[in-house]
Amino acid sequence: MVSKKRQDYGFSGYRIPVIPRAPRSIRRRSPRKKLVEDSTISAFELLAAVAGKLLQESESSTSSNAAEGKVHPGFYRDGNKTRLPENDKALKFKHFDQGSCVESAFVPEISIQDHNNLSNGKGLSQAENDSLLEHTSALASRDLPTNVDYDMKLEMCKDRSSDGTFPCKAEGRSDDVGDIYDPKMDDGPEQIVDEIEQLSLYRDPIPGAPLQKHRSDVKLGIRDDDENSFGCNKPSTKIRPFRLQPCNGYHRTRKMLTSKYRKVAPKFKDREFYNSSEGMKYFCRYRKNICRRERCHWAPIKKRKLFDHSFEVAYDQEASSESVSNLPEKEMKGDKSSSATILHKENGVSASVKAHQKSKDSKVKFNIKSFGVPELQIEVLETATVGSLKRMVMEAVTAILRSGLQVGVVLQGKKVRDDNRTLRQAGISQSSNLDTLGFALEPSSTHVSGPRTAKDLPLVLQCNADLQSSRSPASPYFDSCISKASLDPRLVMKLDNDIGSNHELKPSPNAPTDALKDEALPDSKALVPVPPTNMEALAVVPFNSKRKHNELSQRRTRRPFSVAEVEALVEAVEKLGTGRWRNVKMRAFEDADHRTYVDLKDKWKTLVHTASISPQQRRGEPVPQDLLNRVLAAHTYWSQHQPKHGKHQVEPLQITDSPVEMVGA
DNA sequence: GTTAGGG
DNA sequence: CCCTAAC
Repeated sequence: MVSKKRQDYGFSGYRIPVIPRAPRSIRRRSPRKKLVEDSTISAFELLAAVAGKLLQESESSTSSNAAEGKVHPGFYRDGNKTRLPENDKALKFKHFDQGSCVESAFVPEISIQDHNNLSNGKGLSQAENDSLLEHTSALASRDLPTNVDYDMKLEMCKDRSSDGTFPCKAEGRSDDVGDIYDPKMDDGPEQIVDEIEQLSLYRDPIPGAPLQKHRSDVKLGIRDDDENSFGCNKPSTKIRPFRLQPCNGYHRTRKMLTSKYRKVAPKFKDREFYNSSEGMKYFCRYRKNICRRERCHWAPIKKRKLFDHSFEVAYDQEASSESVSNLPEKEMKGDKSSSATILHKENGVSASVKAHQKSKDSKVKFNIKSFGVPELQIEVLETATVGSLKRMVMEAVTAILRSGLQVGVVLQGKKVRDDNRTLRQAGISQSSNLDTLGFALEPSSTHVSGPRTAKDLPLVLQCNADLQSSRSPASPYFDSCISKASLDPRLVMKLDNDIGSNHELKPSPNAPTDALKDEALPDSKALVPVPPTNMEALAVVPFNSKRKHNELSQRRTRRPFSVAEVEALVEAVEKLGTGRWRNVKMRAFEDADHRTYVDLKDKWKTLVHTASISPQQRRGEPVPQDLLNRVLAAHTYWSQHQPKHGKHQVEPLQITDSPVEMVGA
């Protein structure tokens, strides 16, 4: 029999071998490949976000901050530039791509302190440090210069030939690339920057390329000519070990962030950015398919499907236009150069823009120093875990990016909406005052829609949080709780425990789960216990409110069978036999939506196996031996009586004299 | 859509 | 728990 799939390949003459359905199989079997491929938003945007953050940090910081470790020493600090040695010139990023090049070495600031704050002083674990390290390095080593969706040329305002200073050149660094991978080298941002520079060595196809002196002075000719540019231009495999380095922190982060996220936002490209709040610096890792925007259109957000009960995003397209003019004067101040910097917020998007007029012709050059990401409004209970908070932020960011971004132009506080006008017509010309020109990344209105009104905050998300799961070994979230006060005020996360509509947890007064006693719950105002209705209540399962997000859902969370469930299963199988799993399901697990008949079949399989091994070899929650005995007995019985085919079922195995009343039977 | 079995 | 083949 030739399957449909086979016929649909469209190859004439030759039929490729039967390949499992690509989306699911590939997802599982080639996770790393997927890591490389997921992409939607340009690296430029992320770069811009990071750079913007750096800019903000540097502009607001003084040299005194260095002692506090809050700012990369010398990074973006004019007064503390270190001259880059000659032989380090080649270490700069230089990514040539069909004539265009990208030079960049932006690195997000990593504030260990802030992370410590978030974790109640527990500090970053080694794994987290590793993760950060990799994020940072990965950012520099591959994410930024590649796969940019814009054909955009950004001329930085500074004279790049005037000096060769490199603001963050660490001294006495090692040339040993292997150091990069040493997780112990968590020497802070400076070290990381240094590492980035080293990494860049292996990316530079032109060793003698002119030195880029300052990160903010880079000339960006970003093009997406080659969507495989990363792979093609990676001249050395030395990057690869780093990239693929199995990193506990990395995997942990991925586990935490991406099990769902990987599919919620499957199109995000590798990128890092973090929310620019005082209270937290947050890195995210995005991976996406390497594809151009022109080819791979962003999947329109299907809000209900994407976020289901657990996640909502709404954008305000209107309310923020005037915010540009309401900015504090401080933010409107220009910098010392001939150009001006405007930090404005629009639709929750900040952009620090430099525009200047250098050329003599009619061209206008823009120095877009950075973009920000839309502001996040998140509310979270104090009893929520840091892990859940991170996840919520992650999802918020994911939603923003996935929803699509567009560039907005603001001139003198007004949005320039007419795309057809010329720059001159719009008042953007060399002779005009570009000090009031701003760019903004803003949510693409065509993609984001929802029941929310324009009264909403720029970005509001409501998430369910896995409160209990913070204590569950099955959930990789952090335990530490943080105080709301430690969060940036702009981060207001709503944590709706939509238990009422969530069938995942139905606490039973008879068999209350440990999860219900978790300390996280008392403050959960939205938590309304639901009387138990079925076997599900007896199962101690992680409360995973995000189990079914969308069609792209990741593998289901593991939900070990409780003893009660096992008993119900055994009972049903005793009566119905093996091979009638649908009936078993209907009989004993009718209301347990999370248990499919395949699950029951699988569980039976494992039960039989468990019963046949020695108790020392068994793992997980111990199943009472008598239950296992019944399993074996039923298994033996039904293997002999073969109930599967005959319509007339064999006399059910009668081991139990008084059958327990089965729910939903 | 179900069932069976490998992974 | 996932995936697939075979019904």
